[in-house]
Amino acid sequence: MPNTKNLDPAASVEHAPRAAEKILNVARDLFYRQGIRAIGVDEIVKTAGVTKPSLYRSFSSKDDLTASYLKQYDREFWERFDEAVAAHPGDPRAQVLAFLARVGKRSQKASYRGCGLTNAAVEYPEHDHPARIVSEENKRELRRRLRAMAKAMGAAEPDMLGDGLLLLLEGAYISAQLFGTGGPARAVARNAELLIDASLA
Amino acid sequence: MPNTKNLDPAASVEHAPRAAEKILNVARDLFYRQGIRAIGVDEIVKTAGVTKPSLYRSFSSKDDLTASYLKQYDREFWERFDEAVAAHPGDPRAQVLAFLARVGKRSQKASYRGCGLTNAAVEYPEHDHPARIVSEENKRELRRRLRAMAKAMGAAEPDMLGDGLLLLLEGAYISAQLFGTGGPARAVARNAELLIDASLA
DNA sequence: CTATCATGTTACCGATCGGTACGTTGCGTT
DNA sequence: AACGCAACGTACCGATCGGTAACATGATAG
Repeated sequence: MPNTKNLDPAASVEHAPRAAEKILNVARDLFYRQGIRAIGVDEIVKTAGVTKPSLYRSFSSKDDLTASYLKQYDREFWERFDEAVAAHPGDPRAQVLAFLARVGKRSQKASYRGCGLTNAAVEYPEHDHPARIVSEENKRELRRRLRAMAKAMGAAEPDMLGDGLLLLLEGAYISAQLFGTGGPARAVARNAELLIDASLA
Repeated sequence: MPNTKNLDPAASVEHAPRAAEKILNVARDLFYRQGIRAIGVDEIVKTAGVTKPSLYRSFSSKDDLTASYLKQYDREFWERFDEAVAAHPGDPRAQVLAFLARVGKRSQKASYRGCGLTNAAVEYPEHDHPARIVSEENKRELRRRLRAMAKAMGAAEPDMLGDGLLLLLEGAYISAQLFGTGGPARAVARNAELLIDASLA
């Protein structure tokens, strides 16, 4: 429920609250770049050019807004993932490598700060926190898919390879923000290639 | 400067403020388990059984206390790293694998929440923040050493392998807290083994 | 024209944030 | 015994936290 107050979704599509959209866009940007705990609701509404009650009419709490941001991030993540998959039909090795190459490329941009879902999980260790629930679900599914793709590649130990690819990916996310341009994240696709080929033998 | 108020280190070793030690121990525990931004100074002093002025007599600010915590974490990190190195003299491959195996093992404990330095860098994106400075320095040195070890192994592309090992390690840190027991972090040493051997060919 | 209702605004809440002024206590020195 | 001084505690600061009550506005439907 990104918007728990919308009782009639069909009607609200037409003239959806302009404020809610602006708020979510601003929150998305600030949360990603500076961290969720670091950003207060005052800064969000100020940047969005709206006021606090506008925020709390569309989102029941800051946690709800946070979860909405992460759910949007989750959707866009799978769009990017599925793009890489669709680009290489029937070739899971190329699919994974295409996705990792794209992450490696994005990781070299100065504005890149890794995966918003991963970062949120670091910020919120409590397992029942709305933000963490979204993140964990995304990562569970990602693990499932990577393992399935490793199996489709014909790996000797598909779960081992799938987990290895996940480790490389998460490592790239984190290294990107630790090292910035020129960091190890650049090497993620090449290392994945080596690991995959070593796992197929 | 973990303790900016200590003007005479030699003398303060003997009868250092009892409160400062308790505070640092408590901060270390709370910061690691719950995150730095999530913990207020009030909670630290309350848990430590002291009062706020005692904290601010030994640490000039919360950021200073945070940096002290991370510097201690950094020291203990290199102790663990050097233990693995010392266990396999002249065998960089075994050194790396021993360290990663240990991380993989620790990652299965419920209380494990990855690397405190990595987590701090996620919490503090600003490059001039005291916490981030300590973290970035640690990671730069770690990258340098892993690349040197990859070179000593005789890797065809030592920087590539060193970065790959760093990606696996950071991925293990993050995956440990994302998935907990049974997560992909368990597979870090085995995947590193495959990657190393593939890089030596 | 007017009643309706979602959206927007002003002004405020108690709680907690990091941080401090100032008085008290306890111990070693002479 | 009286001093000196470092370490400790009480009580407080302004700022900001997430969140809300009450009112204004503006488009739409009858």
